[in-house]
This record gives sequence, C-alpha cells and structure tokens, in this order.
Amino acid sequence: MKVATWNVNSVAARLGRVTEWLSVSRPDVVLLQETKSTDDRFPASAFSELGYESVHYGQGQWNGVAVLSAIGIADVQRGFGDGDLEARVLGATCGGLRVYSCYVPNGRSLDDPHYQYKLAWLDRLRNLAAARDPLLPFLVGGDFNVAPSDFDCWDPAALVGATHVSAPERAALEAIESTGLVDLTRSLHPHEQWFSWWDYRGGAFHRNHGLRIDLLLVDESLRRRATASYVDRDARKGEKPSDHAPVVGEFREVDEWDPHTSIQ
DNA sequence: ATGTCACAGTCCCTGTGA
Repeated sequence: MKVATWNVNSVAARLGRVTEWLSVSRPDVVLLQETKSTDDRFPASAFSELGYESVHYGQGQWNGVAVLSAIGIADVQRGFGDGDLEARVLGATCGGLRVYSCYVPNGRSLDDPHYQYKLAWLDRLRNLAAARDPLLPFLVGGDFNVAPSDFDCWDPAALVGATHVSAPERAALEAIESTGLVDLTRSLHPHEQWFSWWDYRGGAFHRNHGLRIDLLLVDESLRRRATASYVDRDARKGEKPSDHAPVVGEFREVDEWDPHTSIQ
C-alpha cells in the first residue's frame, strides 16, 4: 500500500501535474493540501476517471484539504469539529486505514497572532491524535509548516528568528509524536537531508535551498509495516510545479501470520 | 536585501498570503 501527501498550491492550477503524477505513481491514498478550492469546484471527476474516490473540505481562496483513495473512503471528518474558521484538516478511513490530511497554519512571523493560532492548532491536532481509535492503523500527513530539526533546513543560520524552526513549534510537533506517532521518512532515513518544499523565489529549488516540512506521522502498527518513504523531488521540476513535492510512504499488507503486523 | 506563484477584486494591475 502506497500513501502520499502533497501540498499542491491550488488544485485547479495544478490539475494536470496532479493527474499526471497519479497516473505514473499510482498511490492508493493521497492527502492533498492547499487546494484553494470550494467543494463545488473540486475536480472530483478528473480523479474518479483515474480510479480515485475523493472527499474535499474547502473554503475557496485559501486553505482546503482533500483525501483521494483507490481503496474506499468512509467515516469522513471535516475539521476538528470544534468550530473551525479555516478548512485545514480532513479525516477519512480508507481500506482500514485512518488518515488525516492536514494543512498546518503558516504562522507568518513569531510576533504575529497567526503564530499563536498555529501553536494552538497543533495542540488541537495533538488532541485529535491522542483520541484516535487504537484498533485502526493511523496516519496523519500533510504540510506541517514545521521543520522538525535543523537537519531539515538548508541553512539553519538563515532561519534564526523565523517561523517553521522555533522551539515552541518543534515542541508542539513533538507533542503530537508523543501520542505514539513517528515521522516515517526520518525514521527510515535518519541521515538523508531530503527537503519537501522550496520557495519559488530566488532559484531556491535549483540551489536546493529547501525545508522538510511535509510529513507522514504513523502509528506503531504502520511503522512496523513500512517498507519505504521518500520525497518525489521530480514532481517539483518542470512546468507549473507546486512549491512542494509529494512525500510517499509504502507499507506491506497486513500478514495475519505475522504477530507483529496482525490487527487484533 | 527575495531572480515567484495564485487568487480575488480594485478586473489586464494591485494587494494579500505563502
């Protein structure tokens, strides 16, 4: 089973790139962020032609998250259910896997009210993760807008005093992980400096001036089944790319004869 | 010290957010 997360920076502007990528990569489940679409305008038919059911939680100009699945969609949850003002989290059960597509607030700057909103939002996500059904394999993926460590930054010195790297943001991310989730890409590749986002400005991609801020957080059952995780850097190349690349995780199917992977 | 992109409104340029 292959699961991917991708901040597409407008699903309308990126539709050709997204359908092309789906056709070639054939993931089973895809979490999209920053669709910048309303539910009415979301191009569900283009995805269904490729064999994907989809669900979208959008608000139009900003934000917007979606789940695409070739293995079914059930039990959809739009938002935290506590009075969201912005469409940033969407949950669904796909083939026995509970997934959430997350677009964490940017924060803008450390002295901006949006930064406090970001920290509070991450705490709400922690509560959601802590309250999960322990019998369902669980994955939270998306654009976290937090680089977990300095190793996830092209130049930590250039980012001192900025968002995405501050101690409170990293602590908020660690609090989510402390519910029993692991950063899959880093877990499987402790020494690879892979980035998932590069600014459009300044030739950042060409110079590999990036950050790893797009994450797949998985529970212990999925960590045991994981066989691969990587950033599909090629998707950042070419015509009209998103400024983010997809992050992929691959998992063995549950083997009922393996006591480490069987569902109880 | 942004060599950028996308969106919507003020609508073929500008402000905003990233």
